[in-house]
Amino acid sequence: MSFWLLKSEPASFSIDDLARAPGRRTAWDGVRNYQARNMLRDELKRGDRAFFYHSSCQVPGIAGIVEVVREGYPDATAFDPQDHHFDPDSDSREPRWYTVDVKLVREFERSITLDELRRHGGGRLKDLQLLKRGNRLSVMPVSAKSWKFIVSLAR
DNA sequence: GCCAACGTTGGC
DNA sequence: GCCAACGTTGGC
Repeated sequence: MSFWLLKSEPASFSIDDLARAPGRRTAWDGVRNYQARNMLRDELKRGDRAFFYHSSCQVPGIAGIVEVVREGYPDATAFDPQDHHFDPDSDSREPRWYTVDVKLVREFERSITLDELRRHGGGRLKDLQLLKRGNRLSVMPVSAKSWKFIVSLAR
């Protein structure tokens, strides 16, 4: 099993939105970055776990945990002209963008803030990509060590 | 709203 | 293939 971190802007989709979704489940669609696409398409496997990260908001941080329940498949929002993530250059016969389905496993009572994560950036979370300079990926791997440590912060 | 750090695009 | 211009991300 592998671990990941998925970013979302709570203004567009928050962990509370996921908690209210049918089956507490959603397609993680709208990702339009090739590196992130490759991970969604090829690397996230059923049963993998991911942190749900709230970005571009008042208090950025990890809000909870989700599980991959369906592996990479074409992202239908790319073909929908009404959708905000519509990509006119994509072709349904040769899909460019992919998504996975995730379900909510756990919503932290309080999110683990970016600030708090940074306090461990020189130590236990040295390998956390989220803390690296210039990181902008919305899908990124998390090492088992970092995963365990971050989960321990949530208690 | 600002701006640093990226990624993408397109002319050459 | 280079690189300037432009768009986006995301913390502040």
